[in-house]
Amino acid sequence: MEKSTKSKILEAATELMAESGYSGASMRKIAKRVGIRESAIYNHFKNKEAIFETILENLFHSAFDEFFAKRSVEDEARKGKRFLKEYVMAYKLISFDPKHEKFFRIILIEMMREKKVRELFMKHFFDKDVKMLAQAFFVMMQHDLVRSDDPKLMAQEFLSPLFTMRLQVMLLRLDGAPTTSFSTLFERHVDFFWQGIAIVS
Amino acid sequence: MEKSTKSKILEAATELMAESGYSGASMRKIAKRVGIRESAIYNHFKNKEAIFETILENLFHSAFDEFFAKRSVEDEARKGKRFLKEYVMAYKLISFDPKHEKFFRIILIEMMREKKVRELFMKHFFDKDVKMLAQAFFVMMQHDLVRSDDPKLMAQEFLSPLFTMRLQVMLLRLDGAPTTSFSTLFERHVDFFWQGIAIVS
DNA sequence: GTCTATAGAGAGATAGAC
DNA sequence: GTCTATCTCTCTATAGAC
Repeated sequence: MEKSTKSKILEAATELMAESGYSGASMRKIAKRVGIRESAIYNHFKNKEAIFETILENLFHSAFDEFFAKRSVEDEARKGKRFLKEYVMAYKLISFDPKHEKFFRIILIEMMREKKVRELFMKHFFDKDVKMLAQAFFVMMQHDLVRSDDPKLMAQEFLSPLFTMRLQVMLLRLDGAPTTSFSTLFERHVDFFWQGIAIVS
Repeated sequence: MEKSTKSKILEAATELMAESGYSGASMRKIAKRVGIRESAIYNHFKNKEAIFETILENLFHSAFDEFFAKRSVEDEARKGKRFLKEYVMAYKLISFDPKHEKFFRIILIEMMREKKVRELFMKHFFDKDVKMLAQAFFVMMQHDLVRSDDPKLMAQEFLSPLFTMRLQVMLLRLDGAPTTSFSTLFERHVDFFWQGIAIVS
């Protein structure tokens, strides 16, 4: 089965937008990359905006969510530090995955332009994970694995370094710079954080 | 003393770029806001890029740096938690300051477009502060105020939540959304973090 | 130092033949 | 469903009069 022209357009548009944003991905360039004329694009999408909308819709269907959807946070959280290690490992994989990196870039570029993208950003890079992590920390507190505190605050504190690492990794890779030092940093984050919250009995 | 046309151009360009980036700030719009013709701009700047360069140069002359340049990190760090409180207070002020917010936005929008801006971003939003904070934590470790660990790691862990808060504040304010909950979050961050690293004797 | 006028490039989009 | 041709708009930048 050949790739449809429609999916080729989406693929080309995604790449171009990840390189230089919505305005940088002109219909001319998209058409050229696919190997058709600009006018032919309009047989598949109403206009440029429609292409972008479709990309956004597909953006968050993969991920992460699946990884944790399968599991019960209630059960997993009882593993304490091991749970955090697994979570961070998944986060790290996504940070270094080329496809997710493209999406991350598009979101970052376009969130300054469109409110809708800003909301997606907040939801998928903060709120969603904070909520899940807060739940996990709550369970850990109940089982006296970690010290008692506001679970949501703890979740934000745990997530923030991961986000800034991901951001820095993405920026360095834009320039083809090495990111090896970040590889161990993800793990060291868990160790550091755990030492600050663990109850040693 | 009247504002020079040149400085008016810079001011207009800064505002427009903070709203919609380099490409969104057209020479037409800049000229219109200043109250002159586009061609007149070229009497003051070689081209559009030169306007942007000038803005970037001025970006980091104010700030923060001044606040801490006056002080000796060596001495200040001995205050332990009080030092962190003061640092975060300064960080918070900047996060809510309209002028710094404009700069922050421009940097965020344009760092995806230009390597030079990416480097400025890394330097001024991470490296510079991490370096200073690492120095401070090192002093605190020497004085047995905080537990022994890698000072640089500790600095990154301390700074990351501040950065993500600043980012979220900026995004919310773009939409005119309330940011009151973040006001206390800055202080709560210090309390939380301190509890994780402090040596109680 | 500002203006008018205009060049020249690139963008998004449509009409109509095949 | 793709093509050629073309419209219209916006952009950066320059030439030359005042």
